Amino acid sequence: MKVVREKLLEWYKINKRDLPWRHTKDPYLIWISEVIFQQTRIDQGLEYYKRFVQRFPNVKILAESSEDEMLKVWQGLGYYSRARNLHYSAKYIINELNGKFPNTYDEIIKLKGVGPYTAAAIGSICFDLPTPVIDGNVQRFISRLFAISEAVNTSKGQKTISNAIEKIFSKKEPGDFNQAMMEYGATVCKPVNPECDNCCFNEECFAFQRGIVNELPNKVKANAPKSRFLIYKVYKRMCDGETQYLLYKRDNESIWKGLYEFPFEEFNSKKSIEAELNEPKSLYGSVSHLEPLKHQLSHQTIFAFPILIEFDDKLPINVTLAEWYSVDQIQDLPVSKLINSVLKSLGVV
DNA sequence: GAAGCGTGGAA
DNA sequence: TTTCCAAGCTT
Repeated sequence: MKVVREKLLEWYKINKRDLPWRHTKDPYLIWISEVIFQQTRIDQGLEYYKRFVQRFPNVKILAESSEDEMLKVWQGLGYYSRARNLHYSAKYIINELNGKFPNTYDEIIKLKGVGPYTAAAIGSICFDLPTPVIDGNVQRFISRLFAISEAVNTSKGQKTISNAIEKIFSKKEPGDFNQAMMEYGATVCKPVNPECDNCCFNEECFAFQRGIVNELPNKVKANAPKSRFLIYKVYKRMCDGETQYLLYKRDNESIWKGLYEFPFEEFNSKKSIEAELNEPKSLYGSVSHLEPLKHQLSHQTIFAFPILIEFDDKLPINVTLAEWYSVDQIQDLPVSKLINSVLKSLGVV
Protein backbone atom coordinates (compact mmCIF):
# COMPACT_ATOMS: atom_id res chain seq x y z
CA MET A 1 0.00 0.00 0.00
CA LYS A 2 3.08 2.17 0.17
CA VAL A 3 2.81 2.65 -3.58
CA VAL A 4 -0.71 4.10 -3.23
CA ARG A 5 0.48 6.58 -0.63
CA GLU A 6 3.39 7.79 -2.73
CA LYS A 7 1.44 7.95 -5.98
CA LEU A 8 -1.33 9.92 -4.31
CA LEU A 9 1.08 12.42 -2.75
CA GLU A 10 2.89 12.84 -6.05
CA TRP A 11 -0.38 13.28 -7.93
CA TYR A 12 -1.48 15.93 -5.43
CA LYS A 13 1.69 17.98 -5.69
CA ILE A 14 1.26 18.16 -9.46
CA ASN A 15 -2.52 18.44 -9.81
CA LYS A 16 -3.80 20.30 -6.77
CA ARG A 17 -6.01 23.28 -7.49
CA ASP A 18 -4.66 26.68 -6.54
CA LEU A 19 -6.99 27.71 -3.72
CA PRO A 20 -6.55 30.66 -1.32
CA TRP A 21 -6.24 28.61 1.88
CA ARG A 22 -3.52 26.46 0.35
CA HIS A 23 -1.08 29.34 0.75
CA THR A 24 -1.31 29.47 4.54
CA LYS A 25 -1.02 27.41 7.70
CA ASP A 26 -2.77 30.06 9.81
CA PRO A 27 -5.14 27.92 11.87
CA TYR A 28 -7.75 30.68 11.87
CA LEU A 29 -7.90 30.78 8.07
CA ILE A 30 -7.84 26.98 7.78
CA TRP A 31 -10.61 26.77 10.38
CA ILE A 32 -12.78 29.21 8.41
CA SER A 33 -12.17 27.35 5.14
CA GLU A 34 -12.93 23.95 6.65
CA VAL A 35 -16.19 25.12 8.18
CA ILE A 36 -17.33 26.92 5.03
CA PHE A 37 -16.71 23.79 2.99
CA GLN A 38 -18.61 21.44 5.26
CA GLN A 39 -21.25 19.94 2.94
CA THR A 40 -20.43 22.67 0.44
CA ARG A 41 -18.76 22.56 -2.97
CA ILE A 42 -15.70 24.67 -3.72
CA ASP A 43 -17.57 26.49 -6.50
CA GLN A 44 -20.35 27.41 -4.14
CA GLY A 45 -18.23 28.55 -1.20
CA LEU A 46 -15.11 30.10 -2.74
CA GLU A 47 -16.40 33.68 -2.96
CA TYR A 48 -17.87 33.37 0.54
CA TYR A 49 -14.45 32.37 1.87
CA LYS A 50 -12.79 35.37 0.24
CA ARG A 51 -15.44 37.78 1.55
CA PHE A 52 -15.45 36.27 5.02
CA VAL A 53 -11.69 36.45 5.62
CA GLN A 54 -11.50 39.90 4.06
CA ARG A 55 -14.15 41.18 6.44
CA PHE A 56 -12.95 39.10 9.42
CA PRO A 57 -9.20 38.63 8.84
CA ASN A 58 -8.44 37.26 12.31
CA VAL A 59 -10.13 35.66 15.27
CA LYS A 60 -10.22 38.87 17.30
CA ILE A 61 -12.10 40.83 14.66
CA LEU A 62 -14.55 37.95 14.25
CA ALA A 63 -15.09 37.75 17.99
CA GLU A 64 -15.82 41.48 18.17
CA SER A 65 -18.29 41.51 15.26
CA SER A 66 -22.05 41.47 15.72
CA GLU A 67 -23.98 38.31 14.99
CA ASP A 68 -26.17 40.09 12.46
CA GLU A 69 -23.21 41.38 10.50
CA MET A 70 -21.53 38.00 10.46
CA LEU A 71 -24.71 36.22 9.40
CA LYS A 72 -25.16 38.80 6.65
CA VAL A 73 -21.79 37.78 5.18
CA TRP A 74 -22.89 34.14 5.44
CA GLN A 75 -26.32 34.83 3.89
CA GLY A 76 -27.14 32.42 1.06
CA LEU A 77 -24.57 29.81 2.03
CA GLY A 78 -26.91 27.72 4.18
CA TYR A 79 -26.41 25.72 7.37
CA TYR A 80 -26.36 28.91 9.39
CA SER A 81 -25.44 27.17 12.64
CA ARG A 82 -21.93 26.98 11.16
CA ALA A 83 -21.70 30.77 11.23
CA ARG A 84 -23.18 31.07 14.71
CA ASN A 85 -20.79 28.41 16.01
CA LEU A 86 -17.81 30.16 14.39
CA HIS A 87 -18.81 33.36 16.13
CA TYR A 88 -19.28 31.59 19.45
CA SER A 89 -15.95 29.79 19.18
CA ALA A 90 -14.10 32.96 18.16
CA LYS A 91 -15.26 34.59 21.39
CA TYR A 92 -14.25 31.43 23.28
CA ILE A 93 -10.74 31.56 21.80
CA ILE A 94 -10.35 35.24 22.68
CA ASN A 95 -11.87 35.08 26.15
CA GLU A 96 -10.86 31.61 27.39
CA LEU A 97 -7.71 30.79 25.43
CA ASN A 98 -6.11 34.23 25.46
CA GLY A 99 -6.53 34.42 21.70
CA LYS A 100 -4.29 31.40 21.08
CA PHE A 101 -5.71 28.84 18.65
CA PRO A 102 -5.67 25.32 20.16
CA ASN A 103 -3.02 23.02 18.69
CA THR A 104 -4.03 19.51 19.78
CA TYR A 105 -6.84 17.35 18.39
CA ASP A 106 -8.59 17.12 21.75
CA GLU A 107 -8.53 20.89 22.21
CA ILE A 108 -9.45 21.73 18.62
CA ILE A 109 -12.51 19.46 18.66
CA LYS A 110 -13.80 21.30 21.74
CA LEU A 111 -14.61 24.26 19.50
CA LYS A 112 -18.33 24.46 18.77
CA GLY A 113 -19.07 23.36 15.22
CA VAL A 114 -15.80 21.45 14.95
CA GLY A 115 -16.28 17.68 14.74
CA PRO A 116 -13.97 14.76 13.93
CA TYR A 117 -13.47 15.76 10.32
CA THR A 118 -12.69 19.45 10.90
CA ALA A 119 -10.47 18.80 13.93
CA ALA A 120 -8.44 16.27 11.93
CA ALA A 121 -8.17 18.65 8.98
CA ILE A 122 -7.01 21.64 11.05
CA GLY A 123 -4.68 19.46 13.13
CA SER A 124 -2.98 17.84 10.16
CA ILE A 125 -2.74 20.94 7.96
CA CYS A 126 -1.66 23.45 10.62
CA PHE A 127 0.14 21.34 13.22
CA ASP A 128 1.23 18.20 11.32
CA LEU A 129 -0.90 16.01 13.58
CA PRO A 130 -1.20 12.45 12.17
CA THR A 131 -5.00 12.49 12.11
CA PRO A 132 -6.72 11.16 8.97
CA VAL A 133 -9.79 13.03 7.70
CA ILE A 134 -12.94 11.24 6.63
CA ASP A 135 -15.30 13.32 4.52
CA GLY A 136 -17.54 12.48 1.58
CA ASN A 137 -14.63 12.46 -0.87
CA VAL A 138 -12.55 10.17 1.32
CA GLN A 139 -15.47 7.81 1.91
CA ARG A 140 -15.93 7.47 -1.83
CA PHE A 141 -12.25 7.14 -2.73
CA ILE A 142 -11.50 4.62 0.02
CA SER A 143 -14.67 2.57 -0.41
CA ARG A 144 -13.84 2.13 -4.09
CA LEU A 145 -10.12 1.56 -3.63
CA PHE A 146 -10.80 -1.25 -1.13
CA ALA A 147 -14.22 -2.26 -2.53
CA ILE A 148 -15.94 -1.64 0.80
CA SER A 149 -19.65 -2.31 0.34
CA GLU A 150 -20.84 -1.40 3.83
CA ALA A 151 -22.92 1.78 3.93
CA VAL A 152 -20.47 4.62 4.52
CA ASN A 153 -23.02 6.73 6.40
CA THR A 154 -23.27 4.27 9.27
CA SER A 155 -20.93 4.07 12.25
CA LYS A 156 -19.88 0.56 11.20
CA GLY A 157 -19.07 1.69 7.68
CA GLN A 158 -17.15 4.67 9.06
CA LYS A 159 -15.05 2.32 11.18
CA THR A 160 -14.25 0.14 8.18
CA ILE A 161 -13.21 3.20 6.16
CA SER A 162 -11.12 4.43 9.07
CA ASN A 163 -9.28 1.09 9.35
CA ALA A 164 -8.63 1.04 5.60
CA ILE A 165 -7.13 4.55 5.62
CA GLU A 166 -4.54 3.40 8.16
CA LYS A 167 -3.05 1.15 5.47
CA ILE A 168 -2.14 4.06 3.22
CA PHE A 169 -1.98 7.08 5.53
CA SER A 170 1.16 9.23 5.63
CA LYS A 171 2.11 10.30 9.13
CA LYS A 172 5.03 12.14 7.62
CA GLU A 173 2.92 14.47 5.49
CA PRO A 174 -0.53 14.23 7.08
CA GLY A 175 -1.79 17.61 5.86
CA ASP A 176 -0.90 17.05 2.23
CA PHE A 177 -2.06 13.46 2.36
CA ASN A 178 -5.47 14.37 3.77
CA GLN A 179 -5.96 17.08 1.19
CA ALA A 180 -4.74 14.71 -1.52
CA MET A 181 -7.43 12.14 -0.69
CA MET A 182 -10.11 14.81 -0.78
CA GLU A 183 -8.79 16.42 -3.94
CA TYR A 184 -8.64 13.06 -5.68
CA GLY A 185 -12.20 12.29 -4.67
CA ALA A 186 -13.39 15.71 -5.79
CA THR A 187 -11.69 15.81 -9.19
CA VAL A 188 -10.98 12.21 -10.35
CA CYS A 189 -12.85 9.69 -8.21
CA LYS A 190 -16.08 11.67 -8.60
CA PRO A 191 -19.55 10.56 -7.48
CA VAL A 192 -20.93 10.43 -11.02
CA ASN A 193 -18.86 9.59 -14.09
CA PRO A 194 -15.60 8.97 -12.23
CA GLU A 195 -12.58 9.37 -14.46
CA CYS A 196 -11.26 5.83 -14.24
CA ASP A 197 -9.60 6.34 -17.66
CA ASN A 198 -7.58 9.13 -16.09
CA CYS A 199 -6.91 7.39 -12.77
CA CYS A 200 -3.48 6.22 -11.65
CA PHE A 201 -4.88 3.53 -9.33
CA ASN A 202 -6.47 1.14 -11.84
CA GLU A 203 -4.14 -1.62 -10.69
CA GLU A 204 -4.73 -1.07 -6.97
CA CYS A 205 -8.45 -0.25 -7.08
CA PHE A 206 -10.51 -3.29 -6.10
CA ALA A 207 -13.73 -1.67 -7.30
CA PHE A 208 -12.20 -1.01 -10.72
CA GLN A 209 -10.84 -4.54 -10.94
CA ARG A 210 -14.28 -5.95 -10.13
CA GLY A 211 -16.18 -3.48 -12.31
CA ILE A 212 -18.24 -2.12 -9.42
CA VAL A 213 -16.97 1.47 -9.27
CA ASN A 214 -20.40 2.91 -10.00
CA GLU A 215 -22.01 0.84 -7.24
CA LEU A 216 -19.82 2.47 -4.57
CA PRO A 217 -19.97 4.07 -2.13
CA ASN A 218 -23.00 2.35 -0.69
CA LYS A 219 -25.23 4.59 1.43
CA VAL A 220 -28.38 4.37 3.50
CA LYS A 221 -30.95 6.39 1.62
CA ALA A 222 -32.19 9.68 3.09
CA ASN A 223 -35.84 10.16 3.96
CA ALA A 224 -38.04 12.02 1.50
CA PRO A 225 -38.50 15.69 2.42
CA LYS A 226 -41.72 16.66 4.17
CA SER A 227 -43.98 19.35 2.75
CA ARG A 228 -44.89 22.50 4.70
CA PHE A 229 -47.41 25.16 3.80
CA LEU A 230 -46.90 28.72 5.04
CA ILE A 231 -48.59 32.07 4.63
CA TYR A 232 -46.05 34.85 5.13
CA LYS A 233 -47.67 38.09 6.23
CA VAL A 234 -45.83 41.05 4.79
CA TYR A 235 -47.00 44.07 6.78
CA LYS A 236 -46.09 47.34 5.10
CA ARG A 237 -46.65 50.88 6.27
CA MET A 238 -45.59 54.46 5.62
CA CYS A 239 -44.11 56.14 8.67
CA ASP A 240 -42.68 59.65 8.64
CA GLY A 241 -42.38 59.46 4.88
CA GLU A 242 -40.47 56.17 4.73
CA THR A 243 -41.64 52.70 3.78
CA GLN A 244 -41.35 50.14 6.55
CA TYR A 245 -41.87 46.38 6.83
CA LEU A 246 -42.51 44.25 9.88
CA LEU A 247 -39.88 41.56 10.51
CA TYR A 248 -38.63 39.51 13.44
CA LYS A 249 -35.43 37.61 14.23
CA ARG A 250 -35.75 33.84 14.48
CA ASP A 251 -34.26 33.09 17.88
CA ASN A 252 -35.98 29.94 19.04
CA GLU A 253 -36.42 28.00 15.84
CA SER A 254 -33.95 25.43 14.60
CA ILE A 255 -34.03 26.26 10.91
CA TRP A 256 -32.72 29.67 9.85
CA LYS A 257 -32.00 30.53 13.48
CA GLY A 258 -30.70 34.07 13.80
CA LEU A 259 -32.12 35.18 10.44
CA TYR A 260 -34.93 37.70 9.97
CA GLU A 261 -38.26 37.02 8.33
CA PHE A 262 -41.89 38.05 8.00
CA PRO A 263 -44.38 36.66 10.51
CA PHE A 264 -46.01 33.53 9.12
CA GLU A 265 -48.85 31.15 9.77
CA GLU A 266 -48.50 27.43 9.07
CA PHE A 267 -51.20 25.24 7.52
CA ASN A 268 -51.31 21.49 7.02
CA SER A 269 -52.14 21.42 3.32
CA LYS A 270 -52.19 23.48 0.16
CA LYS A 271 -55.97 23.15 0.19
CA SER A 272 -56.34 24.78 3.59
CA ILE A 273 -54.04 27.61 2.49
CA GLU A 274 -56.14 28.27 -0.60
CA ALA A 275 -59.30 28.28 1.50
CA GLU A 276 -57.70 30.84 3.81
CA LEU A 277 -56.50 33.01 0.95
CA ASN A 278 -59.86 32.96 -0.83
CA GLU A 279 -61.63 34.23 2.23
CA PRO A 280 -61.98 37.97 1.63
CA LYS A 281 -61.02 40.00 4.63
CA SER A 282 -59.36 43.27 5.32
CA LEU A 283 -58.57 43.83 8.93
CA TYR A 284 -56.29 46.83 8.87
CA GLY A 285 -55.78 47.73 5.23
CA SER A 286 -55.65 46.40 1.70
CA VAL A 287 -54.49 42.80 1.22
CA SER A 288 -52.90 41.52 -1.99
CA HIS A 289 -51.40 38.14 -2.88
CA LEU A 290 -47.76 37.97 -3.90
CA GLU A 291 -46.15 35.33 -6.09
CA PRO A 292 -46.30 31.89 -4.37
CA LEU A 293 -42.86 30.31 -3.90
CA LYS A 294 -41.64 26.74 -3.68
CA HIS A 295 -38.47 26.37 -1.65
CA GLN A 296 -36.63 23.04 -1.62
CA LEU A 297 -34.52 22.15 1.41
CA SER A 298 -32.70 18.87 1.95
CA HIS A 299 -35.36 17.74 4.41
CA GLN A 300 -38.37 19.99 3.74
CA THR A 301 -40.31 21.31 0.77
CA ILE A 302 -41.79 24.66 1.68
CA PHE A 303 -44.77 26.04 -0.21
CA ALA A 304 -44.84 29.70 0.70
CA PHE A 305 -47.76 32.02 0.02
CA PRO A 306 -46.75 35.59 0.86
CA ILE A 307 -49.48 38.21 1.19
CA LEU A 308 -48.95 41.95 1.33
CA ILE A 309 -50.93 43.85 3.96
CA GLU A 310 -50.66 47.60 3.47
CA PHE A 311 -51.54 50.02 6.21
CA ASP A 312 -53.09 53.40 5.82
CA ASP A 313 -51.76 54.71 9.12
CA LYS A 314 -49.78 53.67 12.17
CA LEU A 315 -52.16 51.07 13.53
CA PRO A 316 -50.21 48.85 15.91
CA ILE A 317 -49.74 45.20 15.04
CA ASN A 318 -49.50 42.72 17.82
CA VAL A 319 -46.82 40.34 16.58
CA THR A 320 -44.41 39.03 19.18
CA LEU A 321 -40.95 40.51 18.96
CA ALA A 322 -41.50 41.83 15.45
CA GLU A 323 -40.31 45.33 14.62
CA TRP A 324 -40.69 47.81 11.80
CA TYR A 325 -37.66 48.17 9.54
CA SER A 326 -37.06 50.71 6.80
CA VAL A 327 -35.96 49.57 3.35
CA ASP A 328 -32.46 50.84 4.14
CA GLN A 329 -32.29 48.88 7.39
CA ILE A 330 -33.50 45.71 5.68
CA GLN A 331 -30.44 45.74 3.42
CA ASP A 332 -28.31 44.88 6.46
CA LEU A 333 -30.54 42.15 7.89
CA PRO A 334 -29.50 38.54 7.25
CA VAL A 335 -32.34 36.62 5.60
CA SER A 336 -32.86 33.19 4.10
CA LYS A 337 -32.99 32.55 0.36
CA LEU A 338 -36.75 32.23 0.63
CA ILE A 339 -37.27 35.56 2.40
CA ASN A 340 -34.82 37.18 0.01
CA SER A 341 -37.04 36.01 -2.86
CA VAL A 342 -40.03 37.65 -1.22
CA LEU A 343 -38.02 40.85 -0.72
CA LYS A 344 -37.06 40.76 -4.40
CA SER A 345 -40.69 40.43 -5.46
CA LEU A 346 -41.41 43.50 -3.31
CA GLY A 347 -38.56 45.40 -4.94
CA VAL A 348 -36.91 45.92 -1.56
CA VAL A 349 -33.63 44.23 -2.54
C1' DG B 1 -28.53 6.03 16.06
C1' DA B 2 -31.37 8.90 13.51
C1' DA B 3 -33.11 13.17 12.31
C1' DG B 4 -32.50 18.06 11.39
C1' DC B 5 -29.97 21.61 9.30
C1' DG B 6 -29.50 25.20 3.31
C1' DT B 7 -28.41 25.81 -1.05
C1' DG B 8 -27.26 25.12 -5.91
C1' DG B 9 -25.58 22.30 -9.62
C1' DA B 10 -25.52 18.16 -12.33
C1' DA B 11 -27.59 14.17 -14.47
C1' DT C 1 -39.07 17.30 -12.78
C1' DT C 2 -36.93 14.79 -9.49
C1' DT C 3 -33.08 12.97 -7.22
C1' DC C 4 -28.67 13.01 -5.55
C1' DC C 5 -25.03 15.07 -3.77
C1' DA C 6 -21.13 18.56 -1.47
C1' DA C 7 -14.21 19.60 2.52
C1' DG C 8 -20.26 17.37 8.66
C1' DC C 9 -21.99 18.78 13.14
C1' DT C 10 -25.43 18.84 16.78
C1' DT C 11 -29.11 17.08 19.40
